Amino acid sequence: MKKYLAIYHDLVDKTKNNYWGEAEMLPSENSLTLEYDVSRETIRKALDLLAQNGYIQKVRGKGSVILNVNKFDFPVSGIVSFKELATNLKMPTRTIVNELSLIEADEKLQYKLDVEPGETVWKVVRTREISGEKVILDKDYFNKSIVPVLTKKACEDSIYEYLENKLNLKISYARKEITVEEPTNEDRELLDLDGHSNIVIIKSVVYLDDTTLFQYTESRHRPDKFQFVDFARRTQN
Amino acid sequence: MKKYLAIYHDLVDKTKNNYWGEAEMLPSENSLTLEYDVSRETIRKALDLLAQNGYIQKVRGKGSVILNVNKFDFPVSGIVSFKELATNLKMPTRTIVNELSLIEADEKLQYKLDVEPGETVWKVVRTREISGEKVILDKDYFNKSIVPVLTKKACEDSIYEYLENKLNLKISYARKEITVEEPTNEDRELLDLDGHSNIVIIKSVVYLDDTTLFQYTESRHRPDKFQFVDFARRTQN
DNA sequence: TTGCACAACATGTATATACAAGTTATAATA
DNA sequence: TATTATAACTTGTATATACATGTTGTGCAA
Repeated sequence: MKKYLAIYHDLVDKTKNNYWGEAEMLPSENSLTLEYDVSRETIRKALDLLAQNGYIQKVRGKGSVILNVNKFDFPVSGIVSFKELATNLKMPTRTIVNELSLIEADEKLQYKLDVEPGETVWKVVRTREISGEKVILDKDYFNKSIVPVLTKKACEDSIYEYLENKLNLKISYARKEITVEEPTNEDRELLDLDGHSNIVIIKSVVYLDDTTLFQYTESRHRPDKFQFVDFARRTQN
Repeated sequence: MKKYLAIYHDLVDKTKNNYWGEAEMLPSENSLTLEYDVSRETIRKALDLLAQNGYIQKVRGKGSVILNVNKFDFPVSGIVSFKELATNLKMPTRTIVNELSLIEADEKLQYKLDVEPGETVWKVVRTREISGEKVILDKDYFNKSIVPVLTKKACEDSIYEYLENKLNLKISYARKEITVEEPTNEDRELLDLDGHSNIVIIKSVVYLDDTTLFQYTESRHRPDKFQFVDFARRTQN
């Protein structure tokens, strides 16, 4: 339907598959205009997305340089689910659902999920196994007024897939915070800590399209298995 | 000069200073068109920047919702220099230049900075003190063919200010990687580790406007003083 | 041969227009 | 009264045009 998004995805695929070989240069905007039979502005919207996401660098007067994206990065950047992440990793992964329950929001959750005292929320605790080692502990909390039903099957498979495709929720943006803390007893119990005395915690607050808060997550990683990769652009002047 | 950037900065200031009070809603695009006396597309470019950087969320049919930005975050996100960061912190900070020298690139640096064997690069080692404690160790390496001269004064003040304003370099984007490792002897020597057995490392490769690589940096943080805050949007469908 | 001017081409900014599509309040209708 | 249509808003997509500005190679002139 949306032309600029279709073109964006097509160009992403082509850059990933080395379609332009070692040229390291995209065709000019005018060429692409002819190729896709759209206006130049539409091409520019697609190229802006490519630049935002680190696929290309636009150089004035010259053209768009293809940046060689590291394909085997561990992309915690953006909002990526473990399922999506696991497909990028070439290692065997497994998810264990430790808990799936409805609980009353305590004070911390009331604040984090912005719900009223006594309101019930979904609590999901999952252990992530990579190459046979339990190295990630995910604790998710969902606003029940937005996610009325949640099954163990969905938790084992992919909650995001369930939310987006079955419930038609439009997950839009998140605030993330990464810190390093001491492991709790729960961490020691559910993870193969292997003597490590620290744990990396990614706390995320996730919002829908219409700015409603619906999820709070703590993703707890064993430090030696943790890696965060980011592409950042300098602030506009 | 550039209208959409001027409008962007004006709107950022106004949202930060609660110009619209508790309304939590930006004026409509048409209102802003009249207010700034520009076309709607120009307004939309400014608003797209605000949305990208997490200041607003655009909701179709409704308008632009102002997201309350945490003003006291520790924003390692984006490409932010310690100088810029220190002004955000309300704590007293100090920079100690431990080393400023020209060295021959070893194998690792040849790879990271993409220089020839035997080429000389700038090496800068700086300790960052926050509230009297040495908690960050920054090791910077610059391509000498791009940065011919570097002074101790510039290192104590702000290298980025020097590079951007004096050398007119256009710093554009970076790839960052965050990991947790064991401290080295150098870390123990130059930092107040305070018994911590881990260190958080942010490795950055920084590029200019025209895609030339010019800097490799390792920013080494004491784990209890480390915090990374990020705003992320879900991938476009 | 060297250097300079210029044409050709690249991206960047700004505007105007048209229509699609989602939201909301109002007014007409059952 | 309750429901439904509608009008008047909102943002989203797509196009066309004009000119500014940076890059590169060609060819003329010294």
